[in-house]
Amino acid sequence: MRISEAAARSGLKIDTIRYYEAEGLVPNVLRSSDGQRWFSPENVDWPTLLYWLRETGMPMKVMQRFAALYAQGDETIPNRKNILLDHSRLLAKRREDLERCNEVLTRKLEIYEEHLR
Amino acid sequence: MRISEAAARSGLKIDTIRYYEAEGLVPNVLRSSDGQRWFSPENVDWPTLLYWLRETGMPMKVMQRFAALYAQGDETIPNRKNILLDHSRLLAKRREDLERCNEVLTRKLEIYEEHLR
DNA sequence: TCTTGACCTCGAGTTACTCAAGGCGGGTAT
DNA sequence: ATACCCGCCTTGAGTAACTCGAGGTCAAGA
Repeated sequence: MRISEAAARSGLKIDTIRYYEAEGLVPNVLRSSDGQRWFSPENVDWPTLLYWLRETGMPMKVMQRFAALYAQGDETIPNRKNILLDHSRLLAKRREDLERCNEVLTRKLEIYEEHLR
Repeated sequence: MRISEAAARSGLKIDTIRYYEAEGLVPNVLRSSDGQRWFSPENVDWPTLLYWLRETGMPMKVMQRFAALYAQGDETIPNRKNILLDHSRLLAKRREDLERCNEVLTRKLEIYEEHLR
């Protein structure tokens, strides 16, 4: 598929996919004779994963390490697994943050309600 | 209290507090005779709120609007309330995102497990 | 008196995009 | 056949939100 469809499916913008590719985050992107990128279906799973990792706060450098490991083949799976497990711990922390922020907001809103009465 | 304590209590870094003040996000910061900032206890609640709003993804511009309303006094409370309610909807969206990312990670980790077996 | 520590300002650097300018090539309308 | 549009391409500049380093002030302790 073309880059526009890859963008639509992954959630990333076209520009962001190109940027990620330039930074080494998207390996194995084929090109047609006139230089246009071509994404195989399996190839579009990757931007989708990147989308979610970014959306939940994984830094570029970690994504780069992850992509580099991926490019090295299956024997790097234990390493990649660890990166994902680390990230899932970050997710837990973020969930707690949302919880706490919600408490702060709720308290603030209560104070506002009192002022409005 | 001094800026270092305000930083420790709010969660923001010293540099970030100064930056936020320059951008109009922290009103009413007093200065001592030699130019050092002085935060009253009520005054430190504000950076703390900013910390949580930022940490959960509120853009600077919205924070600026929020701070400007705050500086205008109590009659802007309904407006401020709406901003916080909007943000709390964003929080809900983020919670869903974390959930979805977790699913993606879990599926990926399962695939890794299969490969390792 | 000298030094240490916490503060100050200003300006440059960083991260992760995001967008605009200018150009190519393929398909469709005249 | 030519004109035009569309989606792609690259490069380089711009933006958001910090983050850091250099260089300077001032008060208090050894």
